[in-house]
Amino acid sequence: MFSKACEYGIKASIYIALNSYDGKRVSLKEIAKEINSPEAFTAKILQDLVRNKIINSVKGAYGGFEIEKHNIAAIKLSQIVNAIDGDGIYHGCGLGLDVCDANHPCPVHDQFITIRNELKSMLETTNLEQLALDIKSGVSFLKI
Amino acid sequence: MFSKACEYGIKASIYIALNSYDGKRVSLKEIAKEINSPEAFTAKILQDLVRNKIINSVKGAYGGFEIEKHNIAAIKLSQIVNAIDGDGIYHGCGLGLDVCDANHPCPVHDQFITIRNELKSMLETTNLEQLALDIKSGVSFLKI
DNA sequence: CTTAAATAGGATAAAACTATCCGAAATAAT
DNA sequence: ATTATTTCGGATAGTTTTATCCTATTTAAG
Repeated sequence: MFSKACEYGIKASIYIALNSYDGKRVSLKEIAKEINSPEAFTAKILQDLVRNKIINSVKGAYGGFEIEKHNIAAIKLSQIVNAIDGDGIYHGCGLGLDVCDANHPCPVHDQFITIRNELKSMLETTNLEQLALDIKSGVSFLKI
Repeated sequence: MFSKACEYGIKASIYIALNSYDGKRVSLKEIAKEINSPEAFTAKILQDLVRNKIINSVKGAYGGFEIEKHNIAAIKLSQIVNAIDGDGIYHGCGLGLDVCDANHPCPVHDQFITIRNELKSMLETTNLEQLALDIKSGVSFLKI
């Protein structure tokens, strides 16, 4: 469904949000360990998220990544997916046609529209706060 | 959502079904042209579908690909996807966790279960006959 | 029998994605 | 100032996916 990069990006964002609530800035090394991802590759993805202003970074000793507390609830899963995988998941045709719309549909157009709309609405209504709180309360997990 | 190979495989299967209704066997060259896919790559995918007994092939002059008429309505999209992309689309975790179930869910487990189940049921209830008839009646299109 | 037309299948190449390495720049603490 | 820590960014490598090429095999027609 999503690329590996996107999976890491979502998990990293959740872990950063989780710690930002406690005013704790987290390092790349800690993030990669806690979400079980390759460090250097995760660094690239975090840089991407920083450029897209979804997370903040602070260089140097005692630096790391953080998200401003008052932003956590406003960050939707859709923004993270969009920053990393682009918006193909919303617009692309299920069978790869260049043009695929109601006037010129691919064979599975209607079926896909339904599922894509649900996926889209799920991504747009799920925010980092919900996800981070579930981790905090032990309801869900970021690894193993 | 699906791999390129799977997109080509679905479109090719529809085109073959469409022609098998008229008792017409179609060649790789014709298929690739009509679904706008790279010929040699499409050949590999068709071989795969033949090995999975989803389509039949006949070698030699006047050979080509076909599907037995009485099978067309019984072939579900899910079989084609499964033959080409495997069943990861059903079982894998949305965030790539090795273990992700009700007892140990990833942060988006519940949200994904819902969407995946709809995708699954869509693939299992959509068959080649429906799709081929829509192409025949000009309701949907296989290219451009 | 020969030829032309097809699929089958192995080898290879190109592109995209995933992952690693290393030096540069920034920053806090000593 | 120096040092240790940390992100940034470019270069490179490995892996998977996508795509191509070429030869062998099969088959119908002439």
